[in-house]
Amino acid sequence: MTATTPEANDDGARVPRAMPATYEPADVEERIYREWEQAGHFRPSGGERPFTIVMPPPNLTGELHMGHALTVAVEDILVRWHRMRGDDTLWLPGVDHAAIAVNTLVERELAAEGLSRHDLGRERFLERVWEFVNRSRSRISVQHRRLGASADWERERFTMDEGPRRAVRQTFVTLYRDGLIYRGERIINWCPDCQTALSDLEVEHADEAGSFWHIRYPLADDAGAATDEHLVIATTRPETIPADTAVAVNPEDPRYAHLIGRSVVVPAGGRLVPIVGDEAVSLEAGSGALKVTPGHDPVDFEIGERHGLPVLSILTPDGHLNEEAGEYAGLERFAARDRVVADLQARNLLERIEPYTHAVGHCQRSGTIVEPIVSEQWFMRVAPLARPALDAVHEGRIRFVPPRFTRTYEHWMENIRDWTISRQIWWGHRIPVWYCDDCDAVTVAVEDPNRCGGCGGAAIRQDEDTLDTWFSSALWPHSTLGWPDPDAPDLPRFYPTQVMETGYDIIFFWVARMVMLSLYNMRGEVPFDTVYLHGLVRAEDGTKMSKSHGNVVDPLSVIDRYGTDALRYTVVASSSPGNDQRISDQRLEAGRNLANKLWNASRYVLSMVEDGDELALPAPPAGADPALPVEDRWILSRCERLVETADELLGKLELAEALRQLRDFFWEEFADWYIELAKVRLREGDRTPLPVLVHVLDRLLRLFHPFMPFVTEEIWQRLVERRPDPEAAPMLIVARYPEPDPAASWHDAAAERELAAAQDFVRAIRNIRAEKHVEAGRWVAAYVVGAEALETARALAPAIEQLARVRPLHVVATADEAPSDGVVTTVLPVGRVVLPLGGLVDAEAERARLGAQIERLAGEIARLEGKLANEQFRTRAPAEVVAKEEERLATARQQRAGFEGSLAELG
RNA sequence: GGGCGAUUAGCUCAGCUGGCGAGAGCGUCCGGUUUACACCCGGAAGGUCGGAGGUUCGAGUCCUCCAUCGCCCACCA
Repeated sequence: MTATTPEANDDGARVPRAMPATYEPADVEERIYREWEQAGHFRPSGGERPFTIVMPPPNLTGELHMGHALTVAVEDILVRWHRMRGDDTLWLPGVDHAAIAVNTLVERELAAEGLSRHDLGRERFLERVWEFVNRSRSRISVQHRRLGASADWERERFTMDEGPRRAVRQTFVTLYRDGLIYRGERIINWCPDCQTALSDLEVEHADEAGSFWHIRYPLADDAGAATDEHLVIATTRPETIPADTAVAVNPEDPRYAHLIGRSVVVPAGGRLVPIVGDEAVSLEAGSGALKVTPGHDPVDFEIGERHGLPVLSILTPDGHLNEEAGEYAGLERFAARDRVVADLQARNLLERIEPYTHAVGHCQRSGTIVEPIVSEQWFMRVAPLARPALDAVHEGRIRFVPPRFTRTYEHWMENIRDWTISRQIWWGHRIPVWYCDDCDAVTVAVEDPNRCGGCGGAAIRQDEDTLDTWFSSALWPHSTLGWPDPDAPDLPRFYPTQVMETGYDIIFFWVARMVMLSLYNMRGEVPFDTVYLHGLVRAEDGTKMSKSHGNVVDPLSVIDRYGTDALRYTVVASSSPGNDQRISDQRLEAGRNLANKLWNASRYVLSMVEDGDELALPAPPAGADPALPVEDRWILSRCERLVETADELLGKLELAEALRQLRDFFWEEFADWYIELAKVRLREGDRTPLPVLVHVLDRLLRLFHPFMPFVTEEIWQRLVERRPDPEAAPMLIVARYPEPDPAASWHDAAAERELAAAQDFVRAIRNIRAEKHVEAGRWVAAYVVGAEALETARALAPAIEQLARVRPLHVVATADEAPSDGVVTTVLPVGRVVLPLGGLVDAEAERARLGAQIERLAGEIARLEGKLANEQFRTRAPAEVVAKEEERLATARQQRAGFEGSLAELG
C-alpha cells in the first residue's frame, strides 16, 4: 500500500512526491503493475453482474504480434471498465499449444543438431517440446504484463494441462458416441514438410504461374496395344500421371462420347486404363478429356468412387515418388515432374506446353505446396453441429461487431465440410482411441484404459496421432472455466462469457468452432454473446507484417520506446472494428504525447493544491449553482456530458470513438481552456477553482484509466494523497467508473453558450493579432461589444485579457462606444471585437478585409434564402431543421450588417 | 467463379440511423522562453468526399453501374 501513503517528513506533514516534467513510462509501469497484482485487484470481486473474458491463446512461438497486442488491449479495456463499474470480472489468461508451429520449431532446433524427432522417439521429443513450451510460457506472461493485462495470472490456463485435457477427451468421446467423429480413408491435404494431414482451412490458395502440359494418351486396341490414335489431355501436374487409373470424358461431349468403354495407355508407366464418362468433366476446360488420378486429386477421387476405379498412391510422406511410380520411384515430386515431361517429349507424346496461372494450395504453416493424398484419418462430421450454430446467430443470441461478418460466418457454416481432425505430429492432444492387437475393437475412452473394450485383452495401443490444435481451442470458453468437472464453481457463474475479441482472420478457425462445440457441450448455451472483430494491424506501408518482409513491429520494443499507454492508445484509437490499420512512429508519438499531456496537466493541478485547501465540490442543486463562476459551471456541464458520451459509446463497444471524445475534451476543453481560465483566478489568490480542477481531473483519470492504465494510476494515486477518494478506493483500478447522473444535475446549457461566446471573442482577437502581426508579447487595448453576451464578457474580462493578451479590455454594449479610427473589427454572431491598432492598420487593407467578409456572408445569405424560399423544403423538412436554417440566416444577416457598419465608419 | 471491404486535406484515418458551413492526428506555413507541458502554446493554408447516373426538400452518408486497390471463400484438370 505504499503507493497510497504519502511520504512523511519529520513533522508528519504530507510531502507530495515530486513529479518530473516528463512522464517516463519505464519508471512507472513495472512498479504499478506489481502493486495491482499484489493488492489482488485482478481477481473477481464478487460484484453482482458477472463479466467474463477468456484471453485468446497467444502465439506459443514466443513472439508477440501487434494483432495480439490489440486483442489484449481491447479486452483489458473492457475488463477494467467492468471492474470499475463493480462487475464481478473474471479474466482468465490462457495459452493454447499451437501444435504444428511448436512442432516445427522444435524440429528445427533438432535439425540444427543433426537430429530428427524420430531419432529421439516420442517420449524424448515431447520432453524437448515441454522445455521449449515452458520457456515460451514465461515469456508470454511477461509480455502480457507489459501490455498491462489485468488478468488473474494465478489461474492461467494451458490447454495441455490436466483440466483442459479432460475436456478434450470428454468431447472426443461424446462426439464419437454420437457418431459425429469417425475414422476413414479419404483424400486429404498433406504437407510433405510438416508431414501431417491438414484441414481445408489450413491450406492457403495462391495463384502461381505454372504450365499446362497437353499430353497425348494413345488409344489402345482390343488387344491392349497402343494405336496411332490418341486423346489429348491437359494437366498441370504431370508427375501424377503414373497414378492415373482412368480417363474421363463428358458423356455429352460429341468429340469423345463414342470412346467411352475403350482404353488408353497411360503415357508414363504404360498401364492400360479405361475411358469413362462422367458429368463432372467440363466441356470447356482444358482439352475436354480428364485424366483421373483418384489417389492425388479430390475431384478424381470422387470420380473414382463413382466408377469403382482403383486408387493408386505414388507419393511418400516427404514428397517423393514411391515404388508404385515405377521408373520414377525415389524422385522428389518436382524432379519427377521434370523427368516425366522430358520423357513424354522424347517419345513425342507432348503436344504443347501452355503457360498457365492457377491456384495452388500451400501449407499455412510451412508454405510448402500441399499434396492431396488418400489416407486414413479421423474426421468430424460438422454439418449437424453447424445447424444450432447458425440458429444461435440468426436468433441474435450471438452478435457480430461489425455485423457484416455475420454473412461470412453464415456462408461458411452453410457450406461446411467434414473436418480432418487428426494430425501426424507428436505434440498435441493425443487421440483417445486404443486399438487391440487381438481383435478389431477400438476403445474410445476419457481415462486411459488398460484393456480392450471388445475382447478385454491387454494388448492395446493408443492411436499415434494427435488432434488439430483448433479442436482444443474450440472448447476454450468452457474448458478454461472447469468443464466437464461437475463441481467447477466458475462454470455456472461465468459461462457464458460476454465478449469474444479477435481478428477477423480467425472467424472460421476459431469463432465458428467455439460456437459449434460450446453449444454441443454446454447443452445449447452460447459461449459468448458478442464477437468483436478487430482489423489486422499492418506495417507502415500497408503490407501485412511478416518476418520475411522484415517489417514486423514488435510491441515490446514499441513499449520500450513510447510506453504501454502510448501503444494502447495508438492501437485502439486508430482501429474501427473489422477495418485494418497501419501503425507508424508518428501515431505512436501522438499516444506518447497524450500520456505526457495528461501527466503535465495533472502536475499543474496537483502543484496548485496546498494543505488546507477546500477540495470538496458542493453537491449540485437541481440546476447548476448560479453562484459558481460561469467557467466552472461550463466545465462541469461539459464533463457531465463527456461521462454520458463515454458511457454510451463504451456500451456500444465503440472504443475508438470513446477514446477520441476523451482526448478531445481533456486536451481542447480542460487543458486549453479551463486550466488557462483557472490560472487567472488562482494567480489572484482565488482558491475556488481548485475543487473544480480536482474534480474534473479525477473524472478524467477514471475515464481514461481503462485505455491508459499506467499513467492514470500513477497520477491518481498522487491525487488521492491530497484528496482521498470518497469511496476510499485504494487504487484507480478499483475506483468507481463515472456513470451518468440520472438527474443530470450539472447540465448547464446557459453556461455552455456563454462560454462559447467568450471563446469566440478570444479567438477573434487572437486571429486579428496574428493576422496583423502584433508581436505576441505586446499588450494592446481591445473592445468587446456584446449584446446578449455582455454580462459573460464582463465576468470573464480578466480571463479574456489574459488569454487574448489584451489590456485594457473594454466591454461595451453598443458599437458606438468603441472607436472606429485605426481599428480592426470582426463581427461575430455573439457580438464584435474591435482592436484599435493605430499605426498597424492600413485603412485600405482593412476595407478589403471587411469587404471579403461581407462577400462571404452575402454568399451564405443567398444560399440560405434560396433554401428557405423553397416551398418543398419548408413543408417536407422537419420543423427544427427549418428553424435552424432560419436562425442561421438571421445571424448571417446581422453579422453582415455589423461588417457593413464598420466599413461605413471607415469611410 | 462467388462474396466482402477500401477509395474523404500532402500522409494516416474518423465521420453511427441522410440535415455537413466535411473533422482529427501528423506534415506544411506564420508567430511564440505567457513559471504544467517545445512530447508545448497561438494562428493559418489545404478537400467539387474515386467517376457517372438515380432516390430525396436535402447525399460523404441510401440505390444502380463503372474504375482502381486489397481481402476472404471455391475440387474445375
